[in-house]
Amino acid sequence: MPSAKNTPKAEETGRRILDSALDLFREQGFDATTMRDIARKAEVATGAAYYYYPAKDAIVADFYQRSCEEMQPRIEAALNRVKGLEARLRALIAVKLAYFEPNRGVLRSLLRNGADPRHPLSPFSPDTAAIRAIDMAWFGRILTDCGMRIPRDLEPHLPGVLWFFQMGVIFFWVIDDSPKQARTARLLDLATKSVAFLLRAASLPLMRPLRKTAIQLIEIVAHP
Amino acid sequence: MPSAKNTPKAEETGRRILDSALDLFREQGFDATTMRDIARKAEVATGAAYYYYPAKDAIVADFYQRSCEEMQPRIEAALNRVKGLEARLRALIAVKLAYFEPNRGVLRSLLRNGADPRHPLSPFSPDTAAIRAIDMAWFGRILTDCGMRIPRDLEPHLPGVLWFFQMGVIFFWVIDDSPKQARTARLLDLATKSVAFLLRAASLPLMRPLRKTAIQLIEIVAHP
DNA sequence: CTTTCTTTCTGAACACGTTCAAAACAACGC
DNA sequence: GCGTTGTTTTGAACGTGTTCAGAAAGAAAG
Repeated sequence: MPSAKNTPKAEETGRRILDSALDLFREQGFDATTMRDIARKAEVATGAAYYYYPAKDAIVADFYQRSCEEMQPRIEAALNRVKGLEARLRALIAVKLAYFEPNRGVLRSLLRNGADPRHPLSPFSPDTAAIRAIDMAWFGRILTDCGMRIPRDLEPHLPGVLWFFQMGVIFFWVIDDSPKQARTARLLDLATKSVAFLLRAASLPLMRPLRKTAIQLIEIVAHP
Repeated sequence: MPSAKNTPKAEETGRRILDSALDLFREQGFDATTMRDIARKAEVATGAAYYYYPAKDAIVADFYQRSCEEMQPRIEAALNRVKGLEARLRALIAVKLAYFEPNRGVLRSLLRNGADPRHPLSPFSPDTAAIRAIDMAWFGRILTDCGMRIPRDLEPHLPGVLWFFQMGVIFFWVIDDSPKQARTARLLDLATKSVAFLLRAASLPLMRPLRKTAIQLIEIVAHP
């Protein structure tokens, strides 16, 4: 965030640096883009970029932040357009993929550090907790709105589980090199179907022991 | 691999570089360890390390390679010591965790690039295909030896699925900061139980449609 | 206008991974 | 011994992300 840089001139410089960076990330990827490239394109000295962003990673972090904000209305719209748990799940994730589509190259930086929950850019890190919370809230809303009977014991874990599921799809999409990411499309379709099915099955009395085990697993993995 | 460096002197230098590197990785982590540190500790010039290893990553790759080889007899022994699918699954994974225990710090470099199947160090990359194949073969052996009825359609996918499962446990273990990695221990226990249960359930006629869907998902994710 | 203080910007410098031309060494034929 | 050929080792140099002392540009006060 070009933040606490309050004068209009500074605001403009910050924007120019961010835009230059994202342009270059898109064109040639995160790794191939040099801080010197970014500065040159933004017509400032190398060090200036560091006045606005404490590190190269921070530019991507800012991109995440802004993406999250910009996507809110689109998600809202998509959920209004569509009913039912399965369709909404798919719609929500589809909105994200569509939004990120032009920046798939930028997201590849996720692969570099995404698995390390200590790294600032990881979707599991404390640094991204705010974004994560906003995202999870949507899954919570989908669940309460869908009118489906959800077992009491499972309910509090579900937003997190669905968020994690979504994260998996996004990871796969970033990696997916099939034409037009066709494999991701198929995965998204079948996987949301399966999730909806499992959720329906979860409240059957017969499933109680299985559900209890699943909850234990979730608690082991999710608990701090 | 200090390879094709054939004279005894060269062999010795290569070893010294590898050992110095692993010592330092253990002590202060992969990132905090400098190639210059490694060279200094091995009492060679900076460039010498690059005569034996094309990159810093390659040292870790060699470590993987050697680890894999060294673990073969231990795995064999563990599987002879124990019967039944569940116990053997747990035993196999436990052998790996025990073996890697002194080098948890080294494995943290997995987090940095493990999720990117193009990165040489990723367990999903072409570079690690040989190790992966060896590992998967063990799971195949466990499956055929356990005498359990495995559905024909599912069978060819299972070694890969179990290997992926194992990879998940290892990832979790690397991240796990609970005392003595107690959470991983609980996860391993409960998760292997669950896997064994699911595998037993998978051949019930009632489960056929669910199994077919699962196989489709597996094929989407696993296919080149 | 001059002085002082803050914000914005500069470019040289640092440590890192990596490369490379050339030095040192070893092995062999003479 | 000497020269030739191939292996091993060196250390300076490059490009990277990042830091930092201070220059430049504004803004506020006298």
